[in-house]
Amino acid sequence: MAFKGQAEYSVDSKGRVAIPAKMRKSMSPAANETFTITRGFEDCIFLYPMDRWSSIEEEIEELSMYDREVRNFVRLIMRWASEVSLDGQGRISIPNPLLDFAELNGSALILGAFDHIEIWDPDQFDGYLNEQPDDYETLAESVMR
Amino acid sequence: MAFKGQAEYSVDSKGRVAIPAKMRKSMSPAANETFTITRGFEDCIFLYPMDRWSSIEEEIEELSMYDREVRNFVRLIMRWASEVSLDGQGRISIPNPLLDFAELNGSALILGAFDHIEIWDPDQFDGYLNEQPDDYETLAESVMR
DNA sequence: GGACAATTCCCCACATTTCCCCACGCGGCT
DNA sequence: AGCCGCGTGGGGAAATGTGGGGAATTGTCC
Repeated sequence: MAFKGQAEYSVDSKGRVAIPAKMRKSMSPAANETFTITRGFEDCIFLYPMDRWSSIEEEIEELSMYDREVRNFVRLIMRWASEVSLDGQGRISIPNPLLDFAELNGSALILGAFDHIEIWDPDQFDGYLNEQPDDYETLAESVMR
Repeated sequence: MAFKGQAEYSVDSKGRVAIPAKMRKSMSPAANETFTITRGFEDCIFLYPMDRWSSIEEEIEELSMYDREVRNFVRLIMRWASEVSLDGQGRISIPNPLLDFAELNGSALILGAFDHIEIWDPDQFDGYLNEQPDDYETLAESVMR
C-alpha cells in the first residue's frame, strides 16, 4: 500500500515527530515498525520502511567501491542514514544531523510520497514549490508521457 | 546489515577511537569484533569487519603478482593493513602510521559506508566534500542509473 | 643474557546521552 | 454524552562515550 496524504506536526525538544496514523497503517508488517531515515533529495528527509529499504541496499551492493563516483554517492547516502523505530506513541526520533540538514525547528511537514515518507520544514517546502518552473499539468504531460 | 550513520568522536592520547554502538551492532558475529584497518581511498582510513575482509583477500588472491601494477597495488594496501579488535568499551586503537596518514588529531569523523567504516579527520572530510563537482541529486542520477 | 624503558593491553569509574515508559488533553466517532 | 484513538509532553533507568591507572608484553641497550 502506498503512502498518501500530508500533515503538519510538531517536532518536540527531543527531536521526535509523530507519523500520521494512516501512514503507519499502510506499512507492511514485514517492516516491523522500523524505517531507515536518511537525507532526501532537495532539502528534505526520506523515510523508507525497512522492507523497501532492503531492496535499495541490494541495488547499492551491486555497485563497485573502486569507482570514485560510487564512493562519493555511498558516502553521501549512508552518512545520513540510520534505523529508527516507532515508539509506543507512533513517533520516531530524528537524529540531530538530519534535524540540522533539513533545518527543522518546531514543526514538520510529513508527506506521503508513494514508496517513502518525506519530512520537510514547512518554509523550505514553500520555497521549493515556488522554485519549480513547471505547473502540475505540464509536469504530468512530460512525466506520464 | 550495512554500516550507516556518522559520528564525531574524540581520539584520545593513546590513539583510541570509539566505534558507534549502532555500527557495532550491525556487524556479523562472524567478524568476532575484529576489523582489518588499512589505508582508504581519499585520505581516510578503512575499517573492514573480518568476514568482509576475507572476501577482499580472495579478490587479491586472483591477481597476478607478475603484473607490475598488481605488485604496486598490493604493496600499498597491505603495507598499511593490520588487525584491530574492539576493547571492552567498544573502541579500537589506530596504529600510529595510519594516524599520521589520515592526519588525525583530537577528533575523528566516523562514517558508515555500507560494507566498511571510514575514519576521517573532520577538516579533511570538509575539504573532500568541497572538491566534489557534482551534488547529491546529480550523483544519484548517474550512479543509480 | 639480563635489566631497564617504553609501549601495549585490559580493567575500572564517571558523566552524558539515549531510550522506554507513563500521563495528559484534544477531537472525532458511536 | 461518553468512549476511544491520536498527537504532545515529560521523567527515570539503562546504555554509551570518555578518561585514566596498573599489569603484562615488547624491544633496546648495556
